Amino acid sequence: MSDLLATGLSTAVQNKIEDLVLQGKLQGGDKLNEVELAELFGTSRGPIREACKGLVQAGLLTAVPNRGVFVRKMDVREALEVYDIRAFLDQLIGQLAATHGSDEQIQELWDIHARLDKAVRADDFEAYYPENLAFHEKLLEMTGSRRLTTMYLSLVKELHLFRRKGLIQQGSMDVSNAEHALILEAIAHRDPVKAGLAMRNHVMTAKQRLMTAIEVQSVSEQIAS
Amino acid sequence: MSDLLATGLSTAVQNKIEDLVLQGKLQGGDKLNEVELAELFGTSRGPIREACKGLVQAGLLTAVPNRGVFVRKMDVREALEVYDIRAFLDQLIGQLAATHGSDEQIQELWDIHARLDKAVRADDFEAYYPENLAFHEKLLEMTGSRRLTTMYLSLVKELHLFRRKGLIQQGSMDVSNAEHALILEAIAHRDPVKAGLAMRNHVMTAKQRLMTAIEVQSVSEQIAS
DNA sequence: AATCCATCAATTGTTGACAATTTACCACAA
DNA sequence: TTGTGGTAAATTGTCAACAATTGATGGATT
Repeated sequence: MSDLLATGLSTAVQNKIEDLVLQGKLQGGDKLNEVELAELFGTSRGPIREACKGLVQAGLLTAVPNRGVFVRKMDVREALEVYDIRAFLDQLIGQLAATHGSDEQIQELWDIHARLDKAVRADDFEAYYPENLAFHEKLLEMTGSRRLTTMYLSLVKELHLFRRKGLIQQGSMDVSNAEHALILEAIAHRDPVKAGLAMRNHVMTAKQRLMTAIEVQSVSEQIAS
Repeated sequence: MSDLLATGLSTAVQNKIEDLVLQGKLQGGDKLNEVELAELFGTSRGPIREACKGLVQAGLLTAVPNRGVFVRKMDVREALEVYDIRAFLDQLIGQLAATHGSDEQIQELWDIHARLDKAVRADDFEAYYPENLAFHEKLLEMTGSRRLTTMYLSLVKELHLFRRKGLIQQGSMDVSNAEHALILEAIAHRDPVKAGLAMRNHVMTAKQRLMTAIEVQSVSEQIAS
């Protein structure tokens, strides 16, 4: 347990369980057994229950009285709902980043963008993925709003619940990074409105990709039946 | 305990403690004693700890390892930060309400607005306050987005942490309800953009009122010293 | 008087045990 | 075969006791 002393045992356990959910090792609808988890982490049930309570509040688990806690099931409708909110928050993030970001931070964005571009040309998704995360985390940092950051990250985590089999979309890196360029230019020009719209557009196209992917999957399932 | 069977003991306790915080009976920085709360609610410390874990995750309490949990202290900077996010979310709420709200719901908004207007003319804040809540809750309902609703309510709860002594602003009911009228008209005309901007403006003026109130308080404190 | 240090009380962290409820299993009857 | 009831196992909910840490008290020393 990494942060045992820093935040206590129950929080460490909470992060561990969260990882299990986010990595998909615990999938939507799965039941969490308290004694199983307890002996897995080498603790008693007390801290496990506290950890679960936190994850329920975070929206990653759902609790049913006298029956236990389950990994939250997210259907298509909810996922799109969350995407809409996320798109809107991203717009705000773009605006704030363009307003409050320092010149150094903007330079760091350019650096990340260069590495992203390199990954695109090499068609290397493994390299693209972490840099893409870094790009968006840097933008969050530039907003200067701690509350906005936690709220946004919470939404992103929730969206991980919607990772269905066969819906991993690792194409369209080129389009994605072209959008990054538009965002970056707007921020560099200190144009909050433009930056916000570019951010919003960036998420909405991702949502569109997801929707068509779902459509394709749904159709192919229909053919199979 | 009202919802004991529905959601379990720890959740009931969590709501009780949340009420204590929201009503200001527990103020920012106050320490929560587990045994005290346990005998207050007639339970053992287990459910108390679980409840606190949930409230920490919700952002109403902060936990310090080996020292306990405290009511979260929110400074001016954080409060304004939250106001900005809330204003933005309200814009989204306005857009969605104008798009997805039913004609019946719009009629209910008119009804609430009429009662608000009556309270304004009678200068009756006690009557205005609950109807104002109802107005905004109806708008939330009209969005059709459960996630947006919980997220928004969570922010509103957080803002309660910033209730300082002498900052209760119960004036400006007339301006506030005039803004309600603008929102309502835009929604009735099914104009999402206009409705969103009216909502955003509604919160921003509230933020402005808060800022000037803080300024006044700060100045008067300086005089007193 | 101020500072340090030892000791003890108070509080949090964790655990194992017990109660209550749900789930699984199996015999039995229709 | 299907459905039903009942009993036992498994699991969650709650509690009280113990361990570990922190905070307070009071005297000794400078």
